[in-house]
Amino acid sequence: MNARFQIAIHILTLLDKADGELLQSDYIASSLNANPALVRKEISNLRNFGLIESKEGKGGGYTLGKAAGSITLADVFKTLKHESVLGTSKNQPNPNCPVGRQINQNISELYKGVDEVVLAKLSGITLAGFSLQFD
Amino acid sequence: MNARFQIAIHILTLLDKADGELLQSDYIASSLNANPALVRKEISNLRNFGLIESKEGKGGGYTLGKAAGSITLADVFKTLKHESVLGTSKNQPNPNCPVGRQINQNISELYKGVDEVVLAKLSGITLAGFSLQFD
DNA sequence: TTGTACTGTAATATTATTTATTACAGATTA
DNA sequence: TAATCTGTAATAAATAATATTACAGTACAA
Repeated sequence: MNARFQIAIHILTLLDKADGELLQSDYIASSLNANPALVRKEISNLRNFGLIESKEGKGGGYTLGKAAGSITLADVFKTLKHESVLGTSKNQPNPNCPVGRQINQNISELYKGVDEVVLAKLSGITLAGFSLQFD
Repeated sequence: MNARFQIAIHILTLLDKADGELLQSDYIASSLNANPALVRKEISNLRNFGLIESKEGKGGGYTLGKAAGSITLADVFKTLKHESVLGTSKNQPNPNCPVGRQINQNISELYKGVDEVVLAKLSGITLAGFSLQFD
């Protein structure tokens, strides 16, 4: 993460509001107050998941890859978070300690359970719904 | 975060298993495979929240500050995570853009809702319960 | 067919965050 | 008073996140 989820949602909201009209990375970057190359990179990732379509060359730009009503925030989340929301677990505790030996396994299951409730919550919110909150 | 939640749980589990016997930062550090000073620093934080008690000087060390059955993982989580699990939101989008102007507010509400389900999940798990998973 | 305006992506630099280390003062015990 | 702890600050090192630059490739339009 860190701001990436916010950035992704921001981009997708702009595209939804654009209503099919192509938006350019420069325009999006200025709304985000970020760098166009960064925007294109994020979009590149979102496009790999079918959430955005792009058109190259003069007159090119970006549109949503599918209807805003069929994109959930869980879909967006899954495009970028590949570790638990509770953090990484790449510690290497002492295998000679009973707790150290088993902690990674137990933490991993705990984290999985938490990630599930996060995804469940996010899957109940569509991009269309989120976008509706804006004037 | 990142490994801090795991570290905190690890420490607390050790203390629970110690069953009232004082543990030293050296011992804990060797189970974690980390530095004693780092352990003491984490413990210092947990102690501020009453989860751990410490005794200074020769023969000193650490014990749980209250019964493991009355410590939930939400309590532990609250001692260290002061931003959303979904990330920070310190972007400064363009205030002249309708989306940019409102995104921080809307993201903030979204994140709050997600954090609530995380805390709800964690509050259903006690340290005692977690600790029981270990042989 | 050439100039213009875009995207795509790699390379790199910068900044921020996290983790690790060292050091030592203060506390407590025997 | 020597030994063994904690408490904490200062600093260093490692890692991760973000920003920037650059330019090749693509498409349009005159």
